[in-house]
Amino acid sequence: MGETIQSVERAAAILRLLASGPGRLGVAELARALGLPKGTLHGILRTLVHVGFVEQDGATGKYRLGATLLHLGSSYLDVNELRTRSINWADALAGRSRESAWIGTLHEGQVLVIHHVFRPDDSMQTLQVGTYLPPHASALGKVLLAHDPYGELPALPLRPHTKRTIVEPAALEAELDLVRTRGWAAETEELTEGEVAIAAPIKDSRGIVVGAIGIRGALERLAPDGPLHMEYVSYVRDAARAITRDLAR
Amino acid sequence: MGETIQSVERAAAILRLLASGPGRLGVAELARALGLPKGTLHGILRTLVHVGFVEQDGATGKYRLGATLLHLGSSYLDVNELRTRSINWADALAGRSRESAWIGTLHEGQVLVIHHVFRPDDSMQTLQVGTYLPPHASALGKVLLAHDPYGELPALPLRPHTKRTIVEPAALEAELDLVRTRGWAAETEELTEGEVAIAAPIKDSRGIVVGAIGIRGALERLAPDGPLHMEYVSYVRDAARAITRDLAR
DNA sequence: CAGCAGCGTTCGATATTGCCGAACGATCCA
DNA sequence: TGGATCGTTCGGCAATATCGAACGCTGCTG
Repeated sequence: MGETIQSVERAAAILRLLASGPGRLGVAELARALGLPKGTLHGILRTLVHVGFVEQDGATGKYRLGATLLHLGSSYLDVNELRTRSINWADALAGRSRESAWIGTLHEGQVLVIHHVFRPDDSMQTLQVGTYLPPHASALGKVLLAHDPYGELPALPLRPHTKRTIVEPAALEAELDLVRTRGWAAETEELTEGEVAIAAPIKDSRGIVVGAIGIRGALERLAPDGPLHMEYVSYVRDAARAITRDLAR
Repeated sequence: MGETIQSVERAAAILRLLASGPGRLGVAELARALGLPKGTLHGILRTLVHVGFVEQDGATGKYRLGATLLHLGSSYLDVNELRTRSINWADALAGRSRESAWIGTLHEGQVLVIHHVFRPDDSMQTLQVGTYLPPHASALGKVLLAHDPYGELPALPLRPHTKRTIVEPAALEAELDLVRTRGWAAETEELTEGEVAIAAPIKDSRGIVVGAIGIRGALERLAPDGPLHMEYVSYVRDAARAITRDLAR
C-alpha cells in the first residue's frame, strides 16, 4: 500500500468517530480523541459540512453525521452485486420459512447486514441493514468465519452476549470445523435469549465464499422440541445454493 | 463560508459520482468527469479504498462504493433526532391506516426518505430509506416545499412522472398555497399510476417545519369513489401533530 | 498476429496547500 | 461575576498534495 492523503484519511476518521458514538461531538472532543489541534479539525469539519457529510447543530455548535451519507449508503446497496442478485431469493426464503431472512458479508472483522426481509405478517420490526452482528455469536458470522481465507479469528474479541455465547477460542474453532464439514451453521440463544438462527454460505463464480444467507426466529418455532427442525435448514441451504448458482452465471 | 480543503472536497465529489451512476467507474472516467489529472485522482482513490469508502474490482481495476458507507449511512439514522422520535408514531400510523407510512426531509432540493414502514400484512416491498423522491410530485415534497423558508422552488426542474404530474410552475405555486392554508398535502397519481399519497408537516420546538410524514397506497383503497376518504387525512394529521408535540418537549 | 489505443499505476520536482498554535469572543457553570 | 471551556479565526511556515509524463498491461482491431 502506497502513500495516502492525510486530510482525507483524517476526514474519514472523523466520520467514523461521529458514527461510533450516538449524539453529537464537539471540535474539542474530536481534537482530544484524534490528538490533533483544534484548528486543524475545524478546517476539515468545515469542508465536511460543506459537502453534506456532516451537519452542525445550530444551537450548541456541535457536529453530527449528515444526510448525504444516508443517500451514499443506500447507493451502495444498489451497487452491491451480491445484494441485488440475492434479494429475490431472500424474499422467497422468508416466505417459505415464515421467518425473517438475512444476508451478511464479512467487513472489518464483523458481519455487515446488507439485506433483511421482515418476518411475514409481522411488521413493527426495525430494519437492520447497515448494522454489524458479532461474528462469533451469529449464524451468519460462523459461516463467514469458517470460510474466511484471511483468518481474522485470532484477533476476535469473544464478547459474551448471553450465557450460551461461545467465548472459548478452542470451542469456537471446533464449531467452525463443524460448520465447514456439514456446510451450514446454527446459533441457538448465543446472541439473544429465545432466538435461534441458521445460515449457509454463498459462493462466487470462483468458489470463494462472499457472503452468507440465513433466517432468525423464536426458539419455540424453529426448535420447539429441542433440536432444530431440519426443514428450516433445507430452506436456508436451498436459498444459498440458488444464489451461488445465480452468481456463477 | 470560508476556505475548504481541496482534497476532501474532491474525495466527496468522487463518492457522489460513484453513487450517481450504477456500476463501477474507472480512474480515466472520473478524471474526465472532474477535469483532473489521472494521477491526482488515483491518489485520492487509493486513500478512499484504504478507509473503506471505496472498493476496487480486482479484475477490471475499476472502482465502486465501499461497505463502510453503508454503515455510516445507517449510523446517520440513529443520530437523526427527527427519525428516532417519530418511529413509533410512523408504526402507529401504518397500523391504523393499513398503508405504508413515510417520513421525509428536504435535502439538497429533494425529498430524502428517512423512514419507511411497510404496509401491514404485505411484505415483499423494497425499503426506500435513503432514496430521493421528487418534491413536486410527492405529498411529502409538497408539504416540505410549501414551508421551505429558502424557497428552492424556482430552481426545481418539474419533470413529469405521469400525465397528472404538476409541471406548470404557476399550478404548483397554487397547489402549495392550498397546502399552506389547509395544513396537509395530497398527491393523486402524480408520481405513479394508481397510487395516492397524503402528508402533513412536522414542526420543531420553534415552529419550523423540519420534516413531513404521510402514507401512500393504492387509489382504490384511499379514494375508492373519487375523492380522498378523509379518515386517512385525519390519521396523517394526527400523527404529524403527535410528533410535533413530541419534538417540543 | 501485430499494432494501437486505452487502461490503472508509478514517480519525482514544484509550489501550492493545508497544518499548526496562539489569540478571540461567546457561552455556560459555579 | 469570575473562570473555564467552547467553537472560530488568522497568518507564517513547510510539509504536503498536486501535476504531467512515462510505464506496463490488457483488449480490441485490422
